[in-house]
Amino acid sequence: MVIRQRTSSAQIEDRVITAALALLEDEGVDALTVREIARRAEVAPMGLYNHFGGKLDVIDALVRLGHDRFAIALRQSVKGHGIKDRLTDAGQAYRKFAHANPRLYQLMFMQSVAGYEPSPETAISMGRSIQVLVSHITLMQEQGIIRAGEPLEIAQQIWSNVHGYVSLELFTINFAPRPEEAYRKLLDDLLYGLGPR
Amino acid sequence: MVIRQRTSSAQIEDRVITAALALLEDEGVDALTVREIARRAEVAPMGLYNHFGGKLDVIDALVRLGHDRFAIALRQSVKGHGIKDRLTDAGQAYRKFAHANPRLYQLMFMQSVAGYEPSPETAISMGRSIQVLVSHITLMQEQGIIRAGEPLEIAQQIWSNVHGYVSLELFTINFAPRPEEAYRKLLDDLLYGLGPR
DNA sequence: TAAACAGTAGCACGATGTTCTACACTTTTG
DNA sequence: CAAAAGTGTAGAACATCGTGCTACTGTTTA
Repeated sequence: MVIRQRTSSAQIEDRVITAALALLEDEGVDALTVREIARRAEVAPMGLYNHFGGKLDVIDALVRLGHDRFAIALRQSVKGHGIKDRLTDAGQAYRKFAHANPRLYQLMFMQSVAGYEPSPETAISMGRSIQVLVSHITLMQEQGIIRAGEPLEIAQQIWSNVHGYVSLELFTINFAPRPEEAYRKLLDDLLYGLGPR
Repeated sequence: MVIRQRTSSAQIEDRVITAALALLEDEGVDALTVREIARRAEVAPMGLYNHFGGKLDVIDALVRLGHDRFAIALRQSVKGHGIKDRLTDAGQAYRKFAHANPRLYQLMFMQSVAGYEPSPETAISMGRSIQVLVSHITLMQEQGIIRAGEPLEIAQQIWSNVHGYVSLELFTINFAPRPEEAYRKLLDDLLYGLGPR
């Protein structure tokens, strides 16, 4: 029994993912077609079926990659600041990620590809990002900066606010004239609203 | 010069919109195809091109209808309550609308149909809903319930929070175990965070 | 009564996701 | 070293999609 070499396969999968990611950011969600991804990856269209389950599987891999990068960005955001600022830092990192990768963000957090649902594996990746937030919240609760309550529930609350702002900002009309400043105020009021009373 | 009778045309347009709306809520956003809409409306597929600009135009009409109903729901929500409760009432009405018409909500507020963008006319319809919120905010500012600041910016802030929660709740994993209660807390903290300090 | 109009049916086109078949190259195996 | 298995490709094919074209039919207008 010899362990099968899959070097070539792994390379192809890499090429497909990389090409799909580039295509996504270049031309948007709607441009993600099997033929075009294959063309860019210099792979036969059938490659997406040999190495993935099909188009939606490639997208799922893209989303998983996005969540992994996202969790890293969230974790790195709090470096060198006080506990008090963790939420604000994370909030800023969240928006920064979305602005740096708008279409990837759209794929990850909005229902933008017909028929796509995250796989369980991908859902776990998403869970890791939430977990970062939860641990910050727990710590801030201990310090008395955030009110008592189920951390997961508070995380959802924060996530809602931030996601709502960013997704409206990116893909719908933004009513506020100064988005940066409006967002800063949003984070400030959010933190204050979650404070002890 | 005789005024052209367009009775029949209006009827067809009505039938198309009604059929599309039913199809949307029955089978979801992805099921909105020209052929199926036409079949349900008992109209030839070409009818969507004679009476509308095509599929995206029908969707735009659907979205406009949604926004009109939405604005009404928002306006009716504050009947018989004090000014203090207006924001909470509107927030509850917002979520109620989304839960009653989840796919329509998806069409209106998420980027869920490939290539679709709201027409200027539809954007105006959307503006009317924002305006309802803005007028509440102004009033609450005068009463000292909400802090000073550009009402439009505050409206965006509220909208973000509520939209974020609802869209995550409907179309992604909801982490909070008791959604109703979590949402009530969200509205409560939101109002408190927006209060005078 | 003739002409303009507004609707239909149905085929056709290009693009899409997906599958199938035939072939080529590499790796494993006897 | 040669046969066999595996792994890739190319290319045609199918169904479905949005959309457009043409020919026909019935109604409304002049």
